[in-house]
Amino acid sequence: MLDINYIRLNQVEVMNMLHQRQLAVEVPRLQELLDLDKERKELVQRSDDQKALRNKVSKEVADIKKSGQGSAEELIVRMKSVSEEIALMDNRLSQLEEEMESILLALPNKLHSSVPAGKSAAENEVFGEPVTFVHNLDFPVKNHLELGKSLGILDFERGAKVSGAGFPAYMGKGARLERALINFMLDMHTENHGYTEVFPPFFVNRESLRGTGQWPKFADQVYHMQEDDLYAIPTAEVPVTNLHRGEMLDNGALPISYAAYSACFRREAGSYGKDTRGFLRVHQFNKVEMVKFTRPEESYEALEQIRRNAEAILIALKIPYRVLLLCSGDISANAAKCYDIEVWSPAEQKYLEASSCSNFEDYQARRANIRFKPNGKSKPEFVHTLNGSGLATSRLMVSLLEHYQTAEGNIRVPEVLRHYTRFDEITAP
RNA sequence: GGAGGAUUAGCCUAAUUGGUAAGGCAGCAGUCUUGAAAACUGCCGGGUUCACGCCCAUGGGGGUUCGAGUCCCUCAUCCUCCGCCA
Repeated sequence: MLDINYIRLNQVEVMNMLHQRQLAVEVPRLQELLDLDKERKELVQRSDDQKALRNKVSKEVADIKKSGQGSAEELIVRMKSVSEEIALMDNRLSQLEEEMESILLALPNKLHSSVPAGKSAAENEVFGEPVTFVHNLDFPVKNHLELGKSLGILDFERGAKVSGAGFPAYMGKGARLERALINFMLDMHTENHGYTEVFPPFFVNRESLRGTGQWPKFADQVYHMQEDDLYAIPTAEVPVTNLHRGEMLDNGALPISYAAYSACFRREAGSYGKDTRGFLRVHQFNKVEMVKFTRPEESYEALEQIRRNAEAILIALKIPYRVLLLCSGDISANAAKCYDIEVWSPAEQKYLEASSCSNFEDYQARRANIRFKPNGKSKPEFVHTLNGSGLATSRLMVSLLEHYQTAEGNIRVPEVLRHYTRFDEITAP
């Protein structure tokens, strides 16, 4: 959420930002917001004046009653009508504030100056050089579906029977490999990168979704448990960031870094037909997420850290990847700056998104009211929040299986995972 | 699911039969000091104002009242107990 004072003072910047994000349709809403803001300010002033009067006269009533001298009847009658007037104005005020909030919640974040201008994903910039590793795939490669089926480690059909399409079951050594990946990533982040491990709740309330910005924008992409009004998390970002919702963080404790495993649930409504085979798009997948809370001046260095921490996983696994700096037309509404990390799929012959690393600046912190007291100041400020996948296992698994397949159709386990799998190879049963 | 108790600012704690939130700690700035501590002064929830000030804020939301931390309803969370269940 943007600060209404910021919007009022920087209307041109906000309008430019909307155009850069290809969201020109929101511009009329911006004007609507400013009109509401103006009406609200005037009404607050009038309501406050009447409240001041009521407070003053109520004190006089108290004095009269205490001293027992004279009658307060007339004052009480007058204040009764003043109170009714105040109630009318305050009703209109809460109406105005509700309308303003619904616009504010839908407005996207500012863009960082380093975000390239662009209309769509086609204009994202490749950041640095693609990183490659030698895998001798000098034979016809199988895709992850064929490998998963022939080795008996992935069962999409039975997963579909149990739940529906997009709910894969991992079997035998496939299940162990998945668990190994998760453990390896968590250990790396906690032992080498300084993150504190969190095992978060998988269902959250609406306040939490609103705090991180999934509500109201992506409400239709989240599974909802109606009976208890809970939502299945689309990413650990939601519960982990909201751990500190409404809190005043200790300045000395910043920056705070959390790494969390969670299952992630996404309805993926409306996205059928595109990249839907196998693991390319699923309703449930596993992910290790990194979340940071920082002082504002430290957040962009923290973003680079998160990106490097995610890359470190791929380097250790020797999986080829590239980093994209998302352009203004493709970056998500909540983020001020975002890197995507994509792994190479030899079977698909294309890159697949496996991580997204974002700086939200104070956009989420303002929604979720997460503050701290800076050194040398007594007034609280909003922290900056960041997160990055480190990483999502589904597409990582696609690339891993495909890169580590042998001519015989077996899978060699990457060196760094053998400690976790306690087997070196997956062979057909 | 049922019964009782609790929730006041970053933390801790007050507030007559309803009369308009008082303190303490921590933190920050300053005075003093060679430096620090101590002591002293100011700041120390949000909004608005050049400022004085004014308004809001006692877990959330309603209600009664001229006036609600206080009375009523409701929801949430925590604690204790009962019931049910893994």
